[in-house]
Amino acid sequence: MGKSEVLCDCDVIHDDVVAAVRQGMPSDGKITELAEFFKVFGDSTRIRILWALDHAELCVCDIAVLLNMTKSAISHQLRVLRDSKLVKTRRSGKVVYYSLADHHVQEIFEKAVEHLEE
Amino acid sequence: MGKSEVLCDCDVIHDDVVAAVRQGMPSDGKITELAEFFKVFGDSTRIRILWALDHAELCVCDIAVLLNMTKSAISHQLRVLRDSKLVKTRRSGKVVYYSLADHHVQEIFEKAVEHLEE
DNA sequence: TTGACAATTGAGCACCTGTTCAATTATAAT
DNA sequence: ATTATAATTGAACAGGTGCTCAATTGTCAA
Repeated sequence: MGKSEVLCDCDVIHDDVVAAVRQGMPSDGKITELAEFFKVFGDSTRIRILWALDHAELCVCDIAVLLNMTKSAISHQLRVLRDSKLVKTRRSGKVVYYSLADHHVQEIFEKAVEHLEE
Repeated sequence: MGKSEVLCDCDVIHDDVVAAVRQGMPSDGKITELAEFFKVFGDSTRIRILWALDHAELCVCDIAVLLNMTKSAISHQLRVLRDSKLVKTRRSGKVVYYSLADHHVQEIFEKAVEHLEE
């Protein structure tokens, strides 16, 4: 049964199919990138922030009031969103304004909503 | 300054904008659903499984060999994918075959890849 | 019925995540 | 310079996540 038995305690049913799938498998780096990207969306606070910024440019305090959370909590989350290049900032005096940096966000939301509505 | 000061220690800059954004905000339930959905994609093992199943129908052992992981670990992850209705099963004797249950998966992957390639 | 094997499950554990709280930085006004 | 305010940061803590290991279920063959 080949080297399959080294990795798995059972007789592999489809060595050929597995080999074919493995052939076109994306690199570990690409997979990790994808997972990291989706991880950012996997939190309701960040979803809310992204949704809000998709509708208006807002400062940290605006978002805190909107979501009824502390500025600190919001700021921590905004750092995550900044790190993943999903939002961009504009400073005006003491106030920092946030807005969406990526037009794919809306499209990704749409696909997810489509899935959930089935 | 209104009720903003109750929720935030600073002078809110845009009470009107915040009110407008709040107006169209999705329900908590909808937001949670969205976050839960993306959480499923936020793990490299699950991404790999979904990617594999997007290319072929596979049994648990196939996937274990493909990803070089234990059947137990794979089975745990498949349960998560089953719970979120992303994969479906077909039993043939002792073997359980998994395949994608949702055609949006591929589209969502594409949007994510587009974002990452900018 | 017994034995073998694919798959699932539950407990346990190490690691990660999101929030709070306190302290700090950056900018503007006095 | 000093004060005030918007925002950021770091440490710490509770809760969640993914894997391992052992035990169990479901199905088939002898």
